[in-house]
Formats: sequence, structure tokens, C-alpha cells
Amino acid sequence: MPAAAENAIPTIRIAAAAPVGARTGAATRCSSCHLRDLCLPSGMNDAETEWIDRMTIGRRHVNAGQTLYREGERFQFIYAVRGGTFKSSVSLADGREHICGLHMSGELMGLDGIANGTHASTATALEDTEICSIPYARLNEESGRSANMQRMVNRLMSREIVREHSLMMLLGSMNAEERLATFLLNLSKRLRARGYSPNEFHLRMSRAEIGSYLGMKLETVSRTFSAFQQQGLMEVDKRHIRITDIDALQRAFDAPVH
Amino acid sequence: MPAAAENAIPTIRIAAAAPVGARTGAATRCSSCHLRDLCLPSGMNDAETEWIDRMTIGRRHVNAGQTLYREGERFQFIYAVRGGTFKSSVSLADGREHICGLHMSGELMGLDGIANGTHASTATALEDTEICSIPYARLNEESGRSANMQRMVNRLMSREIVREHSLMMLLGSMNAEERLATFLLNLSKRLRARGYSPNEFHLRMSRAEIGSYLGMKLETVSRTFSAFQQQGLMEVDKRHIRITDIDALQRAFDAPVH
DNA sequence: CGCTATGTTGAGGGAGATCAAAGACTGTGG
DNA sequence: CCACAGTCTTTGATCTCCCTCAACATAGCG
Repeated sequence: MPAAAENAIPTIRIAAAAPVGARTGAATRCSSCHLRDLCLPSGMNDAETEWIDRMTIGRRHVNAGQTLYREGERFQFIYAVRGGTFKSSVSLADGREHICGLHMSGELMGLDGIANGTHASTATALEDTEICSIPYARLNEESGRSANMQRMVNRLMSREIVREHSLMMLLGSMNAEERLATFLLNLSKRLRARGYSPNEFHLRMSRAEIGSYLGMKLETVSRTFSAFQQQGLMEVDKRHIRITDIDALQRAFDAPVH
Repeated sequence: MPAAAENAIPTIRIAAAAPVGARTGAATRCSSCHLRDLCLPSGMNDAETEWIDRMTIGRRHVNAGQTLYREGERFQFIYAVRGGTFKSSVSLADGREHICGLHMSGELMGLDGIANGTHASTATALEDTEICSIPYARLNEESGRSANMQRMVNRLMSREIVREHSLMMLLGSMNAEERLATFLLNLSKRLRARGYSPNEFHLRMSRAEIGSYLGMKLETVSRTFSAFQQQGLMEVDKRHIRITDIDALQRAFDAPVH
């Protein structure tokens, strides 16, 4: 299983078969993708999945540090993460930046661009990644043909809204330990859903990025990690995390949105 | 203009013609609504607006303090605010609550329910209000008939995502003065769009509610209002706000998402 | 006329920010 | 192979913004 293998490799570099940003040629088929049940086709029947197949124009590599799209750019595609991890961020006029999303394989990006036809955030690869581009105009055409497919698109957008609600809750009313624990538990859950170990993983973000995501400073992130380690909840070695007592972490901090 | 009259009345009570929560009878027609250009029908042609007319099952009063829907309840309707103001909130298992939205006339509520078929937040009327209920199942049927209509639904959902991005930016990287100023400027802009004065208005939320929305305590909200007043930016008398120098407020604090 | 809800203001404390320094690791170039 | 710069992380010391606790004022309401 390539996914598990990738997880086992501690480096963040994976072989880049094509030049930066280039398409890899043939269109990727959703119907044969191992992320089928997590991604856009989830809940769709075979015929609908084939419709998606016809419009997914291609797979593309995006290398670590590169952007997939930037705030203000014209919106044309919705993107599905096929491998690797992305962050998305918004920025203020004075340069302050805030990370507002962390996207893993099977998750969609770029939905915020539909509102005005321009992207409202910037998507940056946190490691070497692979993404599928879905032309929004064609998605609309196809979903006009299938009520089910259209419901799925709505559902995925709604899911994004719900996700942001949770983040607002986190930013608005949790302390540093609660924020970091919630973040780690959420990560753990999503990794498990992808067949990775929920207890041991590599963070793809720096302390500063985690801080930006959680509304705290990098030093506070670092100190909170140290505190968790001293409490015997996890072992932390830079970006390598091993959660030793996930139940305790849950009990102490997991306050799921009611 | 009834809207302007309502704005001029300092009390939050408006006459309730029907019993609490009751439908007022005949279906409301979008085609003749004065909020037509702000609300769901914006950007739709006459035929499409008539389709919406056919499914908007009715107008309903919701009195101050009452909830329109609650977290966890089955999702069936999307709601459009026809008059008055709503807050929406999410809560943690331990009872902490966070206000994650403030909805004015012409704005939609309940989109977060599409994801799982249950509402992810609670909507509470901040004053006596009137809302239109749009059955989601029928909305889907109708929007299957019109690509344009479906695009509009997507756009409205995307707008909600963008709105939440801004809130996350606010919660994640602004100080108390910036938060309150951003909040007031946003309110001012939305009131202007509805034909109200952008400089003088009544807040519909208590200090505690504003605090919950902006991720700060009620005392801090109160102190920040006092600070703005001492800086000559506005006059504050409980919930009545008169912004005397909106440009200064903009210059000092408005840091629009890049 | 109390009673409750709401808002303002003060005093003090604390969680996290800021400033600073040092160690670990990576990649680069000699 | 090693010296070096640059990045990331950790930890300490100090500071500050906002929270907490408290008292008081005001308005609406039974």
C-alpha cells in the first residue's frame, strides 16, 4: 500500500516524476482511485463517478513550498488532494497571515473561490504533493444532470462550513492546551481514516505554522508540546509525535462540538 | 419604508401579529420582496425567482430569545431572514458557547445542516424577527432544473465559507481593539447595504454576546467601547452607537483580508 | 419599590506574548 | 570531510494584554 509506505518514510521528500507544476499526462480516473470513498465520488453511483472521470482533467505535482493558487487569483478549478498535505491561508493588508485550513488526501480545496470567482485563500503544499483539478464550470454542467451528484457537492461545501465552525470555537474559547490537543486528536482521527497510524505520525507543519493555525505563537506551541510530554500524554521529537495515552488526551481535552 | 421605521425605533420589540412560532398563512413571494436583490433570488431571472416562489412555504415570526433551530435537530429547511437579526452559536460538551454568526435581513441561515442532515449550530432571534423557510429537498429539485439557480446556491454557500475565513483571521490574529473595530465596520457596511444609517445604529447583542462572537470577555468589550469613545471615534450609550469618525476607524483598524 | 439583567469601571493576577540565547539539523561550498 | 549559514526547535526571563473578581450604576419589570 503506497500510502502506508509514504507514512513510514520520515523524510518529507517523495520522488517527483514530473517537472514542477506540470501535468502528468493522462487524466486520472476517480473510479479506480483508492481515495474514492473519501473524496468527491463518495456516495455517488458508478455512472456518476464516470461523469466525474470525464471532467477531472489531470493530476499535477505540486512540490513542497509551492502554491497551488493564491488569494485574488481567478477561480477556475476545485482541487482534490491526491497525496500529501496542503495548508490554506488568508492574509491581512499589513502582512499578517493566518492559516485557516489543513488538507489531507481526499479532501477538497478551493471552494471559497466560488463566491466571487476569485480565490479567497492561498493553498501551499506542505510537502511534495499530487492534486486533481476539477474544472468548476464542468462540475456544474455535470451536476445539473444528477440530483444526487449536486447534493454531494452541497454536502461537501456544507462540511467545510461545519469544519470552520469548529475552528472558530477553538479559536474563540479554548486555551493553549485545549487547542493543541484538539488539533492533534483531529489529525489522529483523519490519519486513521486514511489507514495511517493514529498514534504515531509526522507533523507536516512547523511550530510557527501550527501556531498560526491555532491562534498562538510558536513558542507557546513548543511549550505546550513539552507540557504534554511531561504529563506523559505523548512523546515529542521535533515533528515526530507518538501519542502514548490517547484516551487521557481525549478525556482531558476533547470537547466535541456538542 | 417599514425597514427604516424599524431602525428608528429604539425598543427591540415590534408588534407580533401572530402567536409565537406560528406561520402567517399565505406563502411569501420572493418576486415581490424588497429584499429580492440581497437574498436568495439575487442574480436569478424572473422564471427562476418564480420557482423559488413556489417552494418558499411560508413566513414565520420568531420572537426575541426564541430559537429557530438547535444544534443536533434534523435539518429540513434553509432559512432566509426577512426582518430582524439572528445569532447562531455552537457549544461544547462542557457548556461553553461560541457565537459564530450574526444574520441580518436577506441572509441565509442553516447551510451547515446540509453536511450531516442535522443542524450544526443553534439559531436564536436577537429581537422579534420574521423568517422565510425554504425546504431544502425542494430547493434541490428546483435547482436541478436551472444551472444558474444551482450556481447561485453554490455561491451563497461559498460566501459563507469566505465569511468564516474572515472571522478566523479576526479570532486568530487580532487584538481586542482590532476585533471590535472590524466588527463595527462590518456591521456598518451591512446596515448601509440595507438602507440603514451606517453611522448610527442599535446593537442587537449584549456585551457578553459580542464578546462571545469576538473571542473576548464582556468586560473587555465594554472597556474597548470606552476606549473608542475616549479616542473620539464614536459615541457609545449602552447599545446605541454613533460612529463620529468612520474614516479614522477604517484607517486605524480596517485590515481587509488581502 | 425591590428584583433582575445589563453595563461600566477598578484592582490584581495570570496565560500567553515578547525578547533572547543556545542547540540540532540541513544543505552548501570549499 | 569540515566549516558555515540558515532554519527550526527548545527553554528561560520578562512583560503585557486581557481575564477574573468585585463593586456600583442604571433601566426595565413584576
